[in-house]
Amino acid sequence: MISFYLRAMKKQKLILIEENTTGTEQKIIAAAIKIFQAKGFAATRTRDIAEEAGINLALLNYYFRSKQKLFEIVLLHSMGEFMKALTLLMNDEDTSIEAKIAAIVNAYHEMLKEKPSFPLFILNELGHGNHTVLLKATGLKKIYQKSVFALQYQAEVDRGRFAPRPLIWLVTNIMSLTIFPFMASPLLQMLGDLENKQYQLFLSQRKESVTQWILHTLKP
Amino acid sequence: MISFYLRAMKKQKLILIEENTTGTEQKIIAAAIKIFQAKGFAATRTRDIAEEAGINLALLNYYFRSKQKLFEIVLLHSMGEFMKALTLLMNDEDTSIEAKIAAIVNAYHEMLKEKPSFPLFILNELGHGNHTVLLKATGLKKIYQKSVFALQYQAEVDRGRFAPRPLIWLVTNIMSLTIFPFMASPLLQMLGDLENKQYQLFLSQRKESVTQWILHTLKP
DNA sequence: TTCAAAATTAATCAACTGATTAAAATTATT
DNA sequence: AATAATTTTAATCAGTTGATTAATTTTGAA
Repeated sequence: MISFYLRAMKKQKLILIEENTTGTEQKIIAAAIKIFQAKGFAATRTRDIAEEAGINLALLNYYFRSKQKLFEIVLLHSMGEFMKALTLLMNDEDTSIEAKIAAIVNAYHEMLKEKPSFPLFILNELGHGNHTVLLKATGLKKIYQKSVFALQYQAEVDRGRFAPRPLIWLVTNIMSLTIFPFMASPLLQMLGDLENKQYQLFLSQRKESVTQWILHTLKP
Repeated sequence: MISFYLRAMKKQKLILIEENTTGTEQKIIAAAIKIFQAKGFAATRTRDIAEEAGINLALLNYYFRSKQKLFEIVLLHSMGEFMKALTLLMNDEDTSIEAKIAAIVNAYHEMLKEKPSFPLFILNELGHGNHTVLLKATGLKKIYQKSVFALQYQAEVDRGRFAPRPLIWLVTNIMSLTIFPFMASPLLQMLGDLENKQYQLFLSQRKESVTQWILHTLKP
């Protein structure tokens, strides 16, 4: 099988992996996701990834040519997985926008319980390196602007049930109220004098209220 | 003048700088704040700090012994400055809790306009390295738990005007709604198709609503 | 002024790290 | 089986980076 690097060169652009990859490539990617997300780009050593994947360091460069290239694949992969669930929810034709908001809050909560360090990883790398290009590549913007969710929102605004504000107001509040408490858990745990278990419980209980609070921000 | 490093050794613990430091020390600290906050600990090179401060690299180690030590001083210093304003606001005897919330939202907003990368810097380093110890050293917990703000909150809860929930619920919402939009600006700007200027305007307009939304979350 | 302490610099070290190379092992193709 | 292609490894390189050293300049006290 032709190596990932060569395949990528042929097609002249990076491609999503998933299928068509050897076990070794996947092992490296899995290890890279784990370590990059935990430590960030700068603090990650390729040797750590190699060790985590149980392979020789040179193999990493053989498949991915450089740390940077591997990182970009990890970033794209992470973003893709992250958006898959959201895209589905936002384009459900059969649910009201209120139900969608509740579903999105819930989906974020479940995802963040599994990968609490994910948003910090994304925002950090987005702020430092200029990976913004990559974000555009994921088509995130169109997915959200052309979604059923966006159309339903505009319909409610036109009907006067929601305050006449751009969709970004709502998106900002959803993300703020759901994502931040996970990102700031070290700080908030200390302030609230809560152990991990207790903090998880707090977040769970809070989740029930969050959707209501968000809906309230929509009132005219 | 005896060097900072020696002074620190004598007192057996890190001390706040501000006064009693030479111009060189302050130049180094100022440069360190700038670069550490922009790039994070791992991605920062001591040479960058030295250049930014306009001094020889060896001077950095002469005054602060190591990159790690310098970083801890920067972290403490940053947190201290960050809390000073908040502490004052939270302990004002003459204002209602509603007014305090509005003032805090406003203070965060002004601070984050100046230093948008600050929260990402703090949360990132808090998540990675185990600087949590440092946070405790700042006395952040006590400042917030024993504040007039906390007492007023409890009084309103006792009176039944606020829902009977721990203070951390309120603090989480204040921070989420005010801080996150600054942290996630690259992402949100792209989603909302907003230039820097437009995004700043959005945040300003939004600020007016945030306090109201927070107050609503308090209702029983 | 004198001289010891403190501040500053140039040069350099040693460890780390991303990447490469050349050889060996494995797999696939004929 | 033969051999060409692919995968994997050990060894190593070259650049970076935090830190140190030894010498020089500046400062401050007597």
